[in-house]
Amino acid sequence: LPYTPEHRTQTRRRIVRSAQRLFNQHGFQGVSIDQIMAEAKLTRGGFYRHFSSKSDLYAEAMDCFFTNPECGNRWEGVEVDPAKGAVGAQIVRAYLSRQHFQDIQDSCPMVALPSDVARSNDSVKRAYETALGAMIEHLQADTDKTGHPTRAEALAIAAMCIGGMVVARASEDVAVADEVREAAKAAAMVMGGWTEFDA
Amino acid sequence: LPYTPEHRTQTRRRIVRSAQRLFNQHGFQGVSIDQIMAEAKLTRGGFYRHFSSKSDLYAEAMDCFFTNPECGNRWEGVEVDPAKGAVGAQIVRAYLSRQHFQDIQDSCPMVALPSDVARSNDSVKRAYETALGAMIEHLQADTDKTGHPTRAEALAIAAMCIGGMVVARASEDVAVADEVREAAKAAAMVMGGWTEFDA
DNA sequence: TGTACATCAGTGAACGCGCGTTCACTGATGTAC
DNA sequence: TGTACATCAGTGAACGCGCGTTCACTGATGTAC
Repeated sequence: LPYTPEHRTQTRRRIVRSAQRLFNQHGFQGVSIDQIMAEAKLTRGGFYRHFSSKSDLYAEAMDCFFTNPECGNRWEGVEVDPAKGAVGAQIVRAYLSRQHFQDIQDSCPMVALPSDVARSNDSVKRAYETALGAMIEHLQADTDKTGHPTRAEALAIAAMCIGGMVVARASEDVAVADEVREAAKAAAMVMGGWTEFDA
Repeated sequence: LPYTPEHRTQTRRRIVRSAQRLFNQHGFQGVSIDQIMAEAKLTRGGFYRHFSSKSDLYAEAMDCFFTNPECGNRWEGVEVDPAKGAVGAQIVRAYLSRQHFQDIQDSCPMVALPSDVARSNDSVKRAYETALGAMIEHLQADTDKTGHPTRAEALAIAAMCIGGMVVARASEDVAVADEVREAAKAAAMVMGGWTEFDA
C-alpha cells in the first residue's frame, strides 16, 4: 500500500467537513465541487476518488453531522452538566441561542438546509430523519427527575426549535429574529416542563 | 398604445404565479428563467421586459404571496367560518394539514423556501418578514372571545407551524412526517388556548 | 369606415461563464528483494 | 541498509451542457387621419 489507510480516511473526512460548512452557508446547489475541494486544500480531480457524485457527498455530510462522531458530533458541543438541570432544557437553550443563530457554518444542518433536503433524494431525507431521531432522543433523556417529555412532546419541541431558528434566519430585522428566538425558547421550555429551571 | 395596460399586467402576473409554483418545488437556484417563462406560455427573451433580474422576480414572488391579493392571497384560501371557532385555530389546522403537506406547488413559501430565503438578499428577507407579520396578525385575530394569543405566543405558534411542516417535508418516512405534523398541531392548539374546539 | 403608422410585448439566436464529471498523468509512499 | 517497483491519492486540462442575460427582430395592436 502506497499510503496508510488513515491517510485516505483523513482526506475523506476533510472533504466532508469542508462540505458541511459550505452547504450550511450556501445550500447544495450554491456550492461547487471546486469550492469544497479548495476548502479541503485539494483540487477538483481528486474528488471522485472519494465520492461517486456530489449528491453522494451531500447525504454523507448530512448523516455525518450527528451519527458519526469522527466528523464531529455536534450535540457533544453542548456541554451537558447535570447540575444545570435537564439535558433537554440545555439543548433547547443552546439550539435557540444567539450563537447558534450567528454561526451558520457550523450550524445544525436541520436548520440550515431543511428546504434543500425536502427537494433531495431519499438517502438525504433518511439522514435528516436520523438526525431528528437523535435530537428527540437527547430531548427525552434526562439527568434528574423533572421534565420527561413524551415522544409527541419531544417532536413538538424539536419542531419549535427548528422552526424558531429557521424563521429567525429568514427574517431581515435582527430584532424580529431575536423576538422569534426568545418566543420559541420560552414556549419550548414550557412544553418540556423545564420552567422551574430559570426563565 | 399598442396593447392595453391590462395585457401587460396580466402577463406579468402569469410570470409571477409560474415562478411561485416552480420556486416552491425546486428552490430559487433549481429553476431556470426558461422554465418559468415556459410555464407562463412565453419564451425566454420576454422576461427582461417585466423584471430586471431573476432575484428581482424572486422578491416579488415571495412578497406577492400574502400581500398582493391579485397574485392570490393564500390565507383567503383558508375559508374562515366564525361558527367553527377561532380564526387562529383554523389557520393552524389548515397549515399543518395533510393537504398543505402534499401541495408543494401552491404551498406557503415560508415553509417551502426558508433556507433559500436565509441565503438571499435583504429584499427577499423583508418579504419573508412581511409574510410572517401577516400570519401573526391572522393568528391573533379572533372571531369570538376565546383564544387571544399575545404577540410572543403568536410568534411561537407560527414557529411551530412552520417548523412542523418543514421537518415533516424533510423526512423520508411519511409516518414520521404525519407524527410530526400531528404533534406540532396539538402543541400549537394548546399554546393558542384553542383546545376547547375539538381535538 | 379604412388605411398608414408608431409602439412595444414577445421571439429566438447568440454570448460568455461556471458547473459536474472524465481522464491521462504525476509523484509520494510502503513493500520486496 | 539500499534500490527498483507497484500502487493509487491527487493533479489539472478537457468535455459537454445549461444557465442568466443581451440584442436585433417581428408582428399584433390602438390611434390618427
